[in-house]
Amino acid sequence: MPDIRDLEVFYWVARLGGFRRAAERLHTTQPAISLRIAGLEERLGVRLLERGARLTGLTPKGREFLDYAERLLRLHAEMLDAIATPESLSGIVRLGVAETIVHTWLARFIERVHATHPAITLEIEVDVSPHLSEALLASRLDLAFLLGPVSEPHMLNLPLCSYPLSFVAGPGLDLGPEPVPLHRLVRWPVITYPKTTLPYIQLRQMLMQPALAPPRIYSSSSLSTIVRMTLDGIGVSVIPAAVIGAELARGELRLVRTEVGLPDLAFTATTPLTPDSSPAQRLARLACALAAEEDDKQSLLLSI
Amino acid sequence: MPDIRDLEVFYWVARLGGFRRAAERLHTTQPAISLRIAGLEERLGVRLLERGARLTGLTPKGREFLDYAERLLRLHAEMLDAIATPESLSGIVRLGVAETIVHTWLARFIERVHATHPAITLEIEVDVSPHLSEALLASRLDLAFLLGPVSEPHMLNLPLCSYPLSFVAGPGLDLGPEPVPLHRLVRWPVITYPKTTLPYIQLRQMLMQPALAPPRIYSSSSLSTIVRMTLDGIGVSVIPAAVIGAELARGELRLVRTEVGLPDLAFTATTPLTPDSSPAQRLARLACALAAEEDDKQSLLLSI
DNA sequence: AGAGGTTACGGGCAGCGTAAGGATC
DNA sequence: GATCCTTACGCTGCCCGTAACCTCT
Repeated sequence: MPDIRDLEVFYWVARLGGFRRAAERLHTTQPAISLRIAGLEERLGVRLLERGARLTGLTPKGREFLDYAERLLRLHAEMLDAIATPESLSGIVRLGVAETIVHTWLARFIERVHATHPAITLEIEVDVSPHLSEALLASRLDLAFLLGPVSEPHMLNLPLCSYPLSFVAGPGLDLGPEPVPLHRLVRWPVITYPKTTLPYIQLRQMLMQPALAPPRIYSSSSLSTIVRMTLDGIGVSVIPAAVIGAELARGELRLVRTEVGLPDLAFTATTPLTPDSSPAQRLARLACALAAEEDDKQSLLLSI
Repeated sequence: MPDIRDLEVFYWVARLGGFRRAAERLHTTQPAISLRIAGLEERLGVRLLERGARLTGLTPKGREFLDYAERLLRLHAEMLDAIATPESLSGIVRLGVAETIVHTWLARFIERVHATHPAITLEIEVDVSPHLSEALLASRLDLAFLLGPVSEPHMLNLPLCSYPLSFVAGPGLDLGPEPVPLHRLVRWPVITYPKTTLPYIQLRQMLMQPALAPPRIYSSSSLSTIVRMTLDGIGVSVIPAAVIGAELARGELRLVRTEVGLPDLAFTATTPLTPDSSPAQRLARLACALAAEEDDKQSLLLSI
């Protein structure tokens, strides 16, 4: 009598094409997967996986079974979502977070998760969005808050929040009268996110104009470091104002009006669209709600 | 993480309205059911069953859950049916059989079941059709071969086989020239199935005519006994010729042509239409196939 | 040699059956 | 008191993780 767990295991083995990867995805060991598949095949009296020293594919019955497994898992997940109480949702969610979010509302998110889903364990990994995207695709993450949608067939992208990028200067920096024109701006190094990220690329595109002096763009994967460098007067940084609320309030940093604008940083909560009941979907929705609240809070503060 | 077994247990508790009955249906004990339901409710964090010392009904969530459970079980059963090899089908099937079938092809059916589904255990109960029907409705049987369809919402009735009823006489009985008219026939006791059965009722209706002498109808729930009584010249019996092949061949009994006819005995394989994967459905289909074969065999013999 | 899957073994835990304990009619 | 469900307890058996082994590239 194959149970839900068998279906889950089989699904991930089939989808990821290997016992090892499936084991990783399901937070277990490879022998456990091996035994489960063996047991499943024995109980059904049917070979589901084509193998020859390596796993090569599914048998015809295996493909048919995969279809059923997917439908069953989907229905099962739907059921849990409809019936189960939030507190009873359990599991480990591997969450990847872009650093910007860490400096805005991640703490409140974690708190909220613990409050409403005490049985869920978060494994948080902070990294730059391209790495997060990669990790999502490789199934090493269940959920990520990162820049822009990950445009892949079975990825669910929920819009999360959007922060305008600002030019920020420390107290010792004299940029002259505002708005600061581009040619004056590039006299200073510009400090921002790492080379592989969207802001860096967009910024570089904007500054790489023949008429201008070649820009010096410094980057760090650590937002805190960018802030530190800005405070030390090393240059002008390009980051969302949202992450330096405290420094702005204390007057240690200031926003610099310029003649140019950069697109906003749009974050999404992105999670693989799986047929099994990953709590990730729930958390994604929760994050959306929370981000919306935060947004309201900001608007309120600004409107006062 | 509720598994298939939980759904099965919950389904039967809900449907039969009690832990005790569900335990019986699922071949287990009542505490096992109790614990399983408790665990399920705890994991979901939701009360599913309304109880107050006695089980009174389902909560709203329970009703919703029942709907999901039914859909999941149905899909699961469909999957097993599509994927699993016949040999891997296992379980205990409580089979009720009308005696007529015992005397025709039951032995071959049992043999066939053991050959194609060695993991299935049969629990066979021979009784008259009305009792079998009752037992089916009370979920004390998983499958029955009996007279006529059981017309109930979730009963699956598959036509099985049909035997003409014959008047049968022993060697010592002189009925005069054939075809024997009714008024001559009723001089002898007529021996047939018990009072609650269809043949008895139909026979009685036919013989209870004002113009005729009041009929003497003897009955026995044991076909063998009816045959014995017929051999002993106690009277004319009304049974299917199919069950006395041997006696006819040896000339110990003979069919009596009469001026009247009785409807055929039509048997069905009847099984409750459950969403879970009872092997009963499979066996019902198997029985159908076998009965058809037997029918062919008979036709062949007669045509020679 | 390294990656991927299978087999072997020991420990933990879930689920079952037996048996005793309420609660309600 | 009868019926039905719950709780307690000891046991079995399954499943997992560690580790060693096999087999191809």
